Amino acid sequence: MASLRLDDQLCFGLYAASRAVTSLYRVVLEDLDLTYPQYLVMLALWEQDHRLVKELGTELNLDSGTLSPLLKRLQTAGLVVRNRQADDERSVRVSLSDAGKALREKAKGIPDVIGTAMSLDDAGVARMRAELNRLTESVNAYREAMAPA
Amino acid sequence: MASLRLDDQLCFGLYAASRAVTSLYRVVLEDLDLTYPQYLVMLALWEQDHRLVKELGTELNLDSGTLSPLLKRLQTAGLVVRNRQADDERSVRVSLSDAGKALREKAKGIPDVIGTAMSLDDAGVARMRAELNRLTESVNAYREAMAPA
DNA sequence: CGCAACTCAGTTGTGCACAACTAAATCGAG
DNA sequence: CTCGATTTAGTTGTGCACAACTGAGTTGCG
Repeated sequence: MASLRLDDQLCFGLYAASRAVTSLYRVVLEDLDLTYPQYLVMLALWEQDHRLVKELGTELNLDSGTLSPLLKRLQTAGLVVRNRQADDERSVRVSLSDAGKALREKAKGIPDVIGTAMSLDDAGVARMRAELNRLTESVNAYREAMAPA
Repeated sequence: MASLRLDDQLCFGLYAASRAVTSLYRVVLEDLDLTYPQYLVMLALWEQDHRLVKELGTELNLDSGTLSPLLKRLQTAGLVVRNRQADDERSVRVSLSDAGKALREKAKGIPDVIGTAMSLDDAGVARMRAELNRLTESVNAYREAMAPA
């Protein structure tokens, strides 16, 4: 029987940790003129270019309400281009521009900086990642059972 | 040497977990007409009433840019009242209204719902909380060393 | 074939999160 | 005592997140 007082120490811890990490990224990404969500999109595109908006949304768990304006900003910044698909005019394919591809070089050092800041060894990272993924799965399953989409 | 590909699986996992939990709270808090950050403020006030805005900000790690409009909404909803301090006109004390106190009853079941959804035993909760706190500390310390306030 | 159901991207509106700033009140060194 | 530095809450502007909706395009059932 969790109390109103203690309950949130885990949820709040998660919320605090997430904001702390985002805030570190803010400093680190200042150089690249990217926000953290924009960086996530760039990571996805560096890994595999020419993605549909839909695919990016599935991978990052973001809907078009978040992605559309974000992608518009990335396009304005000259990092990506968007093209309606000829074979399915509903879809839009997002591709890296030369500047977008080039930015990858500037991003190379970021993972190590973040890793150092977290001061976790590989095993710690792996364990935490596994626990967070399990938590996300469990919480999402519960929510979907509670409020069916 | 972390790669641009793998790096973010932990940071992204944190980001995804945090959004998943918030999204569960959205469903659970619908009944109380509260958002998750508003619920955190109410939790803080249920624990100790009559707090200064400054104190709430310290406890929740939120600045006045976030708290001021949030508290204004809570006041409009009739859950809190704000009063300038007589002895220090800069400060504002936030107090629960009767409706705000009464809402606590409706919130009583929430911790158990969230606990169940996370499907973690007490030891798991404690361990995760400790790890998240350590992570937050470490990341914040690193960021502050990098970009002194 | 025809059209209703669905899909996809985008828009609108609300509420955080946070940087940068303002204005008023208080403090403290000289 | 005075005036510059600091503290406190609030405002403004930007960018997520997300619900609800729109509109164009596609699909598939009868």
